[in-house]
Amino acid sequence: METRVDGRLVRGDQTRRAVLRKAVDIASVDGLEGLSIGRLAKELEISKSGLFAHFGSKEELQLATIRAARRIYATSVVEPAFAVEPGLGRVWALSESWLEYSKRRVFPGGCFFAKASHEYGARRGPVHDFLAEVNREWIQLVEQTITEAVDRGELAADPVQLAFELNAFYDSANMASLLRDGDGRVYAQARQSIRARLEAAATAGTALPW
Amino acid sequence: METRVDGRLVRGDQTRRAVLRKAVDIASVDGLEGLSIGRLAKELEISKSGLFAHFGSKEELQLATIRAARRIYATSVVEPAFAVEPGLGRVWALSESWLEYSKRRVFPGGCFFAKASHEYGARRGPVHDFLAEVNREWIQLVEQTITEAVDRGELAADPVQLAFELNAFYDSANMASLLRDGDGRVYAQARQSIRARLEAAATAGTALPW
DNA sequence: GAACTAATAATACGATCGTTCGTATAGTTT
DNA sequence: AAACTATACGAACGATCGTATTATTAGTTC
Repeated sequence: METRVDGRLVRGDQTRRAVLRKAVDIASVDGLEGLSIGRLAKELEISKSGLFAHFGSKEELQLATIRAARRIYATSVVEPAFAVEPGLGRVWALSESWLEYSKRRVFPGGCFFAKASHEYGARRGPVHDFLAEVNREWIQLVEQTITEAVDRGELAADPVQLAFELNAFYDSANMASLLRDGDGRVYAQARQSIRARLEAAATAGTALPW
Repeated sequence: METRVDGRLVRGDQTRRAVLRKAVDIASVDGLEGLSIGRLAKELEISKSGLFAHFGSKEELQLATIRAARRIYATSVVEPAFAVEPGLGRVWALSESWLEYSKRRVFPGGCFFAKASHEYGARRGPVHDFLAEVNREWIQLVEQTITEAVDRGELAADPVQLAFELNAFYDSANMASLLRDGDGRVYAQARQSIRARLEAAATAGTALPW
């Protein structure tokens, strides 16, 4: 089966990809508002109008940037954890991959979503709504991961409550690291809080994954 | 002793105060970058150049805005807690006043410092540095408050670690509430996490303040 | 009341913002 | 080769940005 590819569409896709790769980096540092079309075009050495044509509006560019960031987030945070068996081990793996995702600066400005969510948290419109949806998605994933550990009898805790707490540790480590100019010690601190919390919730006889 | 007041300086101070009161509100929603001089002047119905003359540069306006926000933060978060005796009671009071500060939207965009710190976390310059300093100040205050409870034998915990965790709960509740359009339930959730954490760290026989 | 000072205003500058329009180029289809 | 389509470009739009210069007004001091 021969797959015909339209060279024009391929070229467009490549441009689009290059734009979004740069866009998530800029936005993670300067925000989705600071992400200006002119600057983006200049850094990529393409025309402002050509870039604009790909999205039609700044808001669409912002939404596309969030989608691109979500893909990167999925591969660098979720996927590594899901390679581990469900249960406490996966809860721990998820925590580890999150901290590594922030510490390694997958986005140069730290967690893209922490940044964007704060930027648009108090505003209305499609960007806020989309970020809220992504956040719901993420929290639900953490809760689900915890629930699996509870169902296996490895953890005794309210998944909603525990998910809130773990997520709080993630975000707080991220922000503290940014404010302290990339100080890595806060990640060790967060890791210890997470471990202590999970250890307290682990049922007797459960093998601890660290 | 007669105190001579210069009516011109009084007028200037009043303007300055009015500007900063509006500035913190705008910045808490649209950020310190979104806080534009033209918009600020328009909303206050004064001239752009007259407003500008008060600060000399946008960066100075931003720094002044942060200082103004810190004063508001001190009176609405720190002072109520410091009315309570040092010890576990004060730790709890601090947590309560923080959650109320966020929930009541003392700043319309939620916690001013969570917002600004994320905005400038990954940038360099005086604004970042000042926000980092304010954050250090705050964390140290939480640690000190916890240390007092430990010294009184009411709490058994590492103050640095526990301060990190409580602060994480504060910020996380704030952000979740913003993303969920002011949903107040997240504060009850945070309160429960805080109470559970403090209860676990409280020494036997200590009267619990809730 | 004249001289002086501090706060406010009017106007304009160059830069950049998001967006629109007309056109040129690259690639496909007939 | 002609007709068509998708992508990219150049130039310009009106609006707004931060900032500088110059003038006006309100209040003090002599």
